Amino acid sequence: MKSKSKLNSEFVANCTCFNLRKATRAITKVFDDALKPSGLYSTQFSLLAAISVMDSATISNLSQALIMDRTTLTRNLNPLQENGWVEVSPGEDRRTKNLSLTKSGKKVLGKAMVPWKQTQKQIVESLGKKRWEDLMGQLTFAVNKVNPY
Amino acid sequence: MKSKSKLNSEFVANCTCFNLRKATRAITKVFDDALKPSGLYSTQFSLLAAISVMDSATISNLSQALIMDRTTLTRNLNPLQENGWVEVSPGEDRRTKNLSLTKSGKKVLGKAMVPWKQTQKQIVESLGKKRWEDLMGQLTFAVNKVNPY
DNA sequence: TCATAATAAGAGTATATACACGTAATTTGC
DNA sequence: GCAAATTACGTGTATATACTCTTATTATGA
Repeated sequence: MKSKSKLNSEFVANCTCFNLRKATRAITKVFDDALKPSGLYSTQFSLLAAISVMDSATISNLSQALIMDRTTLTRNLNPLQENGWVEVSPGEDRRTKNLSLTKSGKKVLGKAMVPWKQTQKQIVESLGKKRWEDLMGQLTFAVNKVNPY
Repeated sequence: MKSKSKLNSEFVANCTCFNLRKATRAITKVFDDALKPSGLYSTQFSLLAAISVMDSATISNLSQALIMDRTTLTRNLNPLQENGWVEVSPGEDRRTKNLSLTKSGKKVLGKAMVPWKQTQKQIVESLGKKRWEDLMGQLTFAVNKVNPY
């Protein structure tokens, strides 16, 4: 049988948070599956890519850019360091630390870019370019509305 | 100083997965803050609300409706059971388990509905009704595109 | 200068998420 | 009727997320 169960009641069906989290689970799975051969999770791919384009990324810097709690970022960096993809060096200020990709980190990021591009393209086409652009715009709008930084 | 760092490079700025996750972090924080006095996380609120509107919710049933891995759902139910909000009873099939809210679960859900409504209203107004409706529609569209069920 | 405030970061704790693997119960097909 | 496939669920393990509390360093101001 296994009918497609629908959730009614406004508290579930209309909840902005629930719908965002649900879509995030679904989309993350698509990217995770595609990136699997590269050895990266989609979250790790984004983190490596963010470090690679930031000039002088510190923990706080990066956490603000990602709208991610600073302690979350620290925790997420652990497996990347253990895999030798990210290097942590002392910053100018003795309180800060500079993050950068190692040669190995650049390599794995480069490898993962291939399936990333495929997946991204597939999703944009699947939604339709206009709908995808609208979605991105609305996400950005929402983030800017609720994020104080 | 703390300049608003922007992330360029298509792999970050355009990534569907990254943008969804970022927005989810931001919005989840808004709901979590609002629901804090109720003692529920927004995820737990959604889960309790989902159980309350499903008739005969089993683990697999619910996990499909939420597009959440079955084992994730099992894990997420643990704190709800420990708090005495969710009751697990044997299903008709001896393999299945029925989930339902306890009296205490209904009470805490009811209490949390007040700040939920406020926050939801605030976010809809903040985005504008049309933009919010578009966003929800696109999330649903995307989920239906990538989700096999 | 020196006490205080602000900033940068880590550790403890707890929840959220899902994959791989394993077990029990039911269904299917011969 | 019974072996094999399917279904429902749990555990081990690992990553993602963020709050609270704490430490070290830098900046401020009287």
